[in-house]
Amino acid sequence: MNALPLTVLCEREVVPTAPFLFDATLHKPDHFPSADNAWEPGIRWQTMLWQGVPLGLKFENAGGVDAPLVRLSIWSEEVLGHVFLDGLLAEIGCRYSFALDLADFNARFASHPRLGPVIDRWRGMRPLNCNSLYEYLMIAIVLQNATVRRSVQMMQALDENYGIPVTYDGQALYVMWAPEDIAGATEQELRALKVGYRAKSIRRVTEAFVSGQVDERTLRHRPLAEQRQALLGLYGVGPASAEYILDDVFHHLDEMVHISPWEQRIYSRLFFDREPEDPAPVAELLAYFNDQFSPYQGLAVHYFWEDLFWRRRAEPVPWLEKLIRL
DNA sequence: CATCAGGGCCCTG
DNA sequence: CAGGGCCCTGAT
Repeated sequence: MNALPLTVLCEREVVPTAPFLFDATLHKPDHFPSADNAWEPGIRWQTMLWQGVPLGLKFENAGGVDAPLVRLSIWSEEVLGHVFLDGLLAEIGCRYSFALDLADFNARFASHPRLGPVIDRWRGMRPLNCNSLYEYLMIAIVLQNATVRRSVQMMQALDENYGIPVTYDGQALYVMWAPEDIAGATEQELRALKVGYRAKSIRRVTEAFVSGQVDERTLRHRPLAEQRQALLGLYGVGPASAEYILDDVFHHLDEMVHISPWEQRIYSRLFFDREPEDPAPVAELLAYFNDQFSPYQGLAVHYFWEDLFWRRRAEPVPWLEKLIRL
């Protein structure tokens, strides 16, 4: 399929709240690689579909932790209007948590025996979700009950069949599809892409968006309990996917009520030095997180998690390799 | 070659 | 509320 060249460039500067750590925020080594983004130190490329318009984004680090500045380049097919750009920049600011104030978190835990040193290493890091709620749901579905490699394959197949291939700034990436783009796909067509029984979830979640049953903008301003209920009401979305979405999409930094078995084994080793064959009970882990890190359980765990996966990038972490199924 | 479990979830009893 | 089944794939 011919890629769509995005040739119109618009440049902006974004000033995140300090402290802001560019690379640890704009790249998450624990996320599976997908064709909608690319990264090298100081630069993240990310495609985006906003109001039906395919875009190529490039974020460049142009500042420091305490005087942050991000140069944002936006490529598109046609010139973008001011109203569109204002809305886009607001959405990007929200998704990338550029306005998140970490002062309280840092002050509370600077002296914490376990979290303090981690914050020292990653001061200014924040969680990242570049995707819409719908896109994140698709990612969550391909994650379920699959090894990383298989998740990558499924997402690649979906991108190639329903996404928009684009080129900009020397990158060849895909823009993820919108619900409408895939609404006509039959379960059989999806199964041909080897997504297995997830075909049904993809169809039913897509239908929930096309029909307007779920609306991200509305849901964003609802209370956590209602968001959770709306997510769990979607076919194919259970507690694990809901947890990720409440943390990452809806930015609940204190949300931490579910730990899946593979994460349980990793946390058990990390926090209690327990072997994978004999992990700490989930209730015990949750009690520990609540006791130690409230009201930032989700954010605190993110710091530990990223610390671990960045360490793994730098050098093998033997016990971890067995616990992450590639 | 067969068997199995995987970065869950739904459905049944 | 515990447990079987589900698509497919790589590991054993």
